[in-house]
Amino acid sequence: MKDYICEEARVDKSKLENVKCDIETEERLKELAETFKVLGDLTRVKILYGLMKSELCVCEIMEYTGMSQSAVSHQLRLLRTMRLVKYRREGRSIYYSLDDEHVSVLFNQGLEHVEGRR
Amino acid sequence: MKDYICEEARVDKSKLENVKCDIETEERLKELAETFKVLGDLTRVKILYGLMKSELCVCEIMEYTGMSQSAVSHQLRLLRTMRLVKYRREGRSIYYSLDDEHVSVLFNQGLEHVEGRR
DNA sequence: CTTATATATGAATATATATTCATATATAAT
DNA sequence: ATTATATATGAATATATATTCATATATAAG
Repeated sequence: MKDYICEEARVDKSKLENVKCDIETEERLKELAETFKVLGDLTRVKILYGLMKSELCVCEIMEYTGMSQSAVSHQLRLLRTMRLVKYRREGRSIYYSLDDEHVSVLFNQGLEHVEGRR
Repeated sequence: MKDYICEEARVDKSKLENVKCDIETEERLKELAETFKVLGDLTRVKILYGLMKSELCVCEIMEYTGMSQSAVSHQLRLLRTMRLVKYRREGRSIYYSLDDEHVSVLFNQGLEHVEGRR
């Protein structure tokens, strides 16, 4: 056992110095990870995929995803919090849609990556 | 209480029909969610960010992230499994790097999204 | 104003995930 | 061969997360 760090890193300290990121970058990476985390769930991905095609009210999302009302609402709250979706009220229903086209760009970029590995 | 579905969805069945995705798409969305999930963790994001700048061996990643050897190894395994990183052996050390440029494109796209919300 | 519909939310539970700890493997040095 | 170094991995634990259940809120209808 050893109290790390390996020879390579010991020698080439400047390399690590160069890689290290400042507080501000750290903060951005944190937000980035949070965004990806929200995208990293099948039900939420399905919801977003549906919303890319059309604005949908909550019960339509329930029907589409096959999830319970409560589960859908909880997930939508997460998506709202991360500003991935926005909503408007119409009578008793609340209609959700993608917050901006940035979202679909990111989404499609992800799909391309997945496809690219075949 | 009611045994959903709301009036809107009841009337506009064709809309939902159009949104619904086939088995194949469902499968791709599953992979997409898995990919995003792997990206959705600060320590992994940090690792990838470091690798965008330079190839790094495990102990350099330990030093850079401040995580234990075991924790780093476990996370690297995940990144390997998702084909986000590749590695090569050099003596006792194993050097990790991004698997392809697709990864950094996706990564940077994510960063842009995060920035875009200010 | 009472009732039904559509959605939201807090608490509890079940499940997934990250980290630690102990140990294994693989290379290098002596 | 033996020992040290670098990394990997299984099991256990701690923590986060998704879903359910019960209930709250908000609009609409009667």
